[in-house]
Amino acid sequence: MPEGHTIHRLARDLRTTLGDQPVHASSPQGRFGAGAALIDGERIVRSDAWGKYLFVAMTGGQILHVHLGLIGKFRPIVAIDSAPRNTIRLRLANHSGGWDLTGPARCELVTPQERTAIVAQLGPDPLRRNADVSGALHALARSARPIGAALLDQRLIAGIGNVYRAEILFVCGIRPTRPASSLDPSEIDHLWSETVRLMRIGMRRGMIVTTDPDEIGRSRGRMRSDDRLYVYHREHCRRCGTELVTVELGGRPISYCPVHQH
DNA sequence: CGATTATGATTAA
DNA sequence: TAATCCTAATCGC
Repeated sequence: MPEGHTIHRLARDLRTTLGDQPVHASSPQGRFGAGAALIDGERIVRSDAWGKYLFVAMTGGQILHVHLGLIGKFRPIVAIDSAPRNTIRLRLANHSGGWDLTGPARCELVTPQERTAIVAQLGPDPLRRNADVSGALHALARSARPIGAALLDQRLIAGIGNVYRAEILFVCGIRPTRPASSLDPSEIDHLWSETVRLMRIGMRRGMIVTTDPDEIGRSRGRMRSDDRLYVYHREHCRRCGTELVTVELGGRPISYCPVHQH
């Protein structure tokens, strides 16, 4: 689940479902018990994301910082009667809604200064308004690293993960193995604009969908999982059926189509 | 029922 | 680069 679109969506959903009412915070698992006690009964004053980092500011001045990592999840509480699992690090709930957090890489309370320090390590976020991109794109254009590795570097651009990097490079027709510095300025611009476009779609839909409906023919009915992506976790190109090439970049696998990406 | 895997990132070596 | 952390669904036996 967790690339930038998930976290932005979550920031909004926490705010809208818990509203302005006091929130009961607890840690059924116990590992965040002390922190939960410090925000228990407070209200959300702001909830936003920077890349994959979530910040929920509470009355009282505490800021809840959550990073889901690879396996973390925030799930809406559906069954009221079910006993909390012993893996729930944090439960946030009031009369209008509730959420259970499991498996986060980070769940902690930070000060405004600490939030600033975290964000200072991150590049521009394609999903934030007025993202200041010129510095990051210039750094990209100078980097000798493979573009596929550079796109995972959160210090350059914050929020892209393993699915989006593969799909964005496909949509832009760029081989992930090319040095970033070999991209011409129009390719860099295209990369950014497609990143913004595709991640906005992901945030709105709550899932990553990069395929063009006209091309795939999925205008009606329920989305089939096979229709959502062009290359990620596939054996064959969704556009032409050619066998994909899989390489490791930035320590993680990425597949590309040798026909459509150069 | 154990092993494997996953849209991530930090730390150690 | 490799090891490590965190959870749960899925898959093979």
